[in-house]
Amino acid sequence: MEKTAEKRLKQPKPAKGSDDEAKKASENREKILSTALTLFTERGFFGTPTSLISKEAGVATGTLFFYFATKEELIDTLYRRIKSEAAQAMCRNFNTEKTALAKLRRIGYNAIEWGIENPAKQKFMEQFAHSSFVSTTAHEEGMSHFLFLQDLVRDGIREGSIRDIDPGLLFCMMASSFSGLIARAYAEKDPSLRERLVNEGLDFIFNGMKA
Amino acid sequence: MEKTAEKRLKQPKPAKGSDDEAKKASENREKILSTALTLFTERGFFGTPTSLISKEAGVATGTLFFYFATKEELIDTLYRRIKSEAAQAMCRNFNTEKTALAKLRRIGYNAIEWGIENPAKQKFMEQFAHSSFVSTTAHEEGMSHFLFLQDLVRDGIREGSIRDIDPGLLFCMMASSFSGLIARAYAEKDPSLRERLVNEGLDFIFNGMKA
Amino acid sequence: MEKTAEKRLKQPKPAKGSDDEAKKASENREKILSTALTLFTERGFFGTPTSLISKEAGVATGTLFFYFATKEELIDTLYRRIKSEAAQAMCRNFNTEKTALAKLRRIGYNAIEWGIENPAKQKFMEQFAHSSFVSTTAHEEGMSHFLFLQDLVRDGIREGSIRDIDPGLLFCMMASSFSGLIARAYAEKDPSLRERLVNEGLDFIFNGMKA
Amino acid sequence: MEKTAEKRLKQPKPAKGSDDEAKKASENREKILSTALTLFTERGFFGTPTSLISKEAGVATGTLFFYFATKEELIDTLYRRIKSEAAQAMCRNFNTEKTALAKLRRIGYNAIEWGIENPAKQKFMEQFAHSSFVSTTAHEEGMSHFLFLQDLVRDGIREGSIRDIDPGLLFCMMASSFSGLIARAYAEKDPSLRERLVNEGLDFIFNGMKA
DNA sequence: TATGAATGAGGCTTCATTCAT
DNA sequence: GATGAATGAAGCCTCATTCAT
Repeated sequence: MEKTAEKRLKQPKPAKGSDDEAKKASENREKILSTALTLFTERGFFGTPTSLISKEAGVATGTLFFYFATKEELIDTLYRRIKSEAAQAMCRNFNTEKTALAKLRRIGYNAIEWGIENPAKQKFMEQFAHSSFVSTTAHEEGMSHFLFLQDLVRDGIREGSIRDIDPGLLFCMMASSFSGLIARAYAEKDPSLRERLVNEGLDFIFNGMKA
Repeated sequence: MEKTAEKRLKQPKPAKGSDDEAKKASENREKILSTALTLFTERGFFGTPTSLISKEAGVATGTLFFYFATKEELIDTLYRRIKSEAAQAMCRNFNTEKTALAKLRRIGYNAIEWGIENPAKQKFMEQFAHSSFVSTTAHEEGMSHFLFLQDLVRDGIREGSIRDIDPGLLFCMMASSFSGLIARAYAEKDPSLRERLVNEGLDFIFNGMKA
Repeated sequence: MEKTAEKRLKQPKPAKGSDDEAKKASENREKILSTALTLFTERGFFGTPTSLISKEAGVATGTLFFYFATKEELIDTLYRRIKSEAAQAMCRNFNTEKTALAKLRRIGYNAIEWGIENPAKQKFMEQFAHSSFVSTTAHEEGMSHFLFLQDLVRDGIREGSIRDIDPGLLFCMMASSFSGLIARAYAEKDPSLRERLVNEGLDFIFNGMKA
Repeated sequence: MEKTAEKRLKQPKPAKGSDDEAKKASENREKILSTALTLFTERGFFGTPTSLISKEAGVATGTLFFYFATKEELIDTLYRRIKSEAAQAMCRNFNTEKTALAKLRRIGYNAIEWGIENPAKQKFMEQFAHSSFVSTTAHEEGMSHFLFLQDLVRDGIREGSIRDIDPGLLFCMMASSFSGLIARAYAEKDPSLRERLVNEGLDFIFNGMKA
């Protein structure tokens, strides 16, 4: 009985009874998470007092700690979630493409699109990519979603569609180029110009990659 | 007053007394700056108490505040210095090159070399590139050293040596690619392999840029 | 309201519904009290959050406050109960003895036996004997069970069986000696050695008391 | 140089320069210690916020933590000091006595006198004798001052001046009797009556101990 | 110039208690 | 009766900064 009571504590409630209950139960939790996302990206981890998060989220200070035992646990949860969401968005039907190069380009396109549409999450990911506030396990979990990309690069090299250079380097530069591209494209508010920038950027990157 | 303190930096003190005094006086200031560089990159701005900086630098807490009115002024000074040093290193005889593309490649090579040889400074620059701890004026001053690069890109396009795409985009992606390249190359400790990585990376970038 | 809750304790609920209900209703109350006893002795009053008590007792946080309006009321109830139980145990057929000295010795023996057999309660009594967490009225109520001892000491002096010294002093020293004796005897796990210790201790005390 | 600076930090200052400096430097430290002593005995450890200690001591909150890294370190320091002071007071020329019994009685007398004259310290010692707020090492250090008493008891038994019972028990009961005696004697404000109580109490205890 | 004791606002977290279900 | 999410005051501790020496 104790165990049961304990487990219930921190789970998003398994929808016992009506959906309304479950939804309402985690409403505060979600408010806290989304507020934290905004504030962390705007002001950094140490620059954002938990008191500010709870105030902006419209809950009491204690409520934040009811859902997240520590500030670290809050940012960790956020990190895992966003990494996972990004990975999922990135993979949207990339497997319909034939070559590894085409697959990568599709993935890149997806990533950029998602980054532009979710600027706060994008900034969050960049900001905390190597941060020590995020636990090692969360970093590893986040990383795991992206490991297949390295394989894809290797496949491309084997296929001959991708230039034969150090796959780690390629991956590293591709990733950082995407960051730069997203930053620049996001600054451009006109949709068609932005679309053009994205394509130019992808050309730039994949020109460099072609065998 | 801030300005005064700062100016002292590069003027080895007019005369007044002996040179020894001046040298000795600046010694503590330099110890503080170099300690702060290490600690800020390792632990971030808020993660580094001024008391830790002064302890590690081997001076009293009051001494730090004698040289730098606030913690912000300390990081600002560091930022200006490092940006300026990086810019200078980057430009090492780039003008001997003929085309804009070649100049850029030379600059890129210099930048990467400096980044690998000064990892703390490199990390510091990346970490605080968009940070709000650094004053706007310091950011602008830092930026100013690099504006000529945009012009160089434009020149290259005009010349026909560089692909005709949005110069801002090109600049952005080039810069971020360099970051990725430095990160990867720094991880490689063998000098000749590292050299090869750097060249492969530059090829990657400049293949994408070529007209 | 406090009083009402308290009275419920010893009155197994008049009628109203079945006995089962009453029994079940009190079950949680008892679980809370016994859990609190253990935790308070192990960790002190402030060291024991009510949330821990309710968790270990296997009830919800709200349930504790249904039975005890405040944390103070909980410890107060515990205190009254234990004091009363101790007093009762102490008095087990002491009146069969003839002299005041013999009565006191019997009482002492009972007290020590009870203390050894109920270590948590014994510790609780010592810990909160002068504590401000327990209300003054509870302290007075607790004290009242033991006042007759002072009279017994006085009787003994009058009878000539007890040495003529300040009764308050005698009482005080007797009580504290018992504490010391219980502590030492409890540490001895072998029953017969323990019995010997108890008797040696009683001899020590009553040698000093004899006229 | 760093090391030097570090060591200086928490030491009571080795009287470098004039005595005035040293005295003044630790004035706040002493105020904090004596205030904490009073408050801890009156309200317990958890019942005494550090903010109250600093307020009553007339210093800022930060000052307390400048001298004592944690609340635990504060109580630990207090504990060590008081235990050591008590031990010293207790031993005042006890060696002029001949038999172990006489030595113990002299020690007892000293202890009681000190306890009456330093009621706060006496209460503190009793209250935190087995407390978990005080570190194990401090407990051990405190205990070490009193170990010779057990030997003295054993000597007395060997000599034949002390009754042959479990030395641990004797020690335990003696110690707790002293507590009771001090408590009772302290309540008596008239000096000559108090003196009489003390002697009666000692008679009580040492009557019980005599062979 | 250099020191380091002193300050106090502010940060993270705990916990007794309430209340709608 | 029972639940557990929600509250917010209060606790411990940190740290940028000041100032007398």
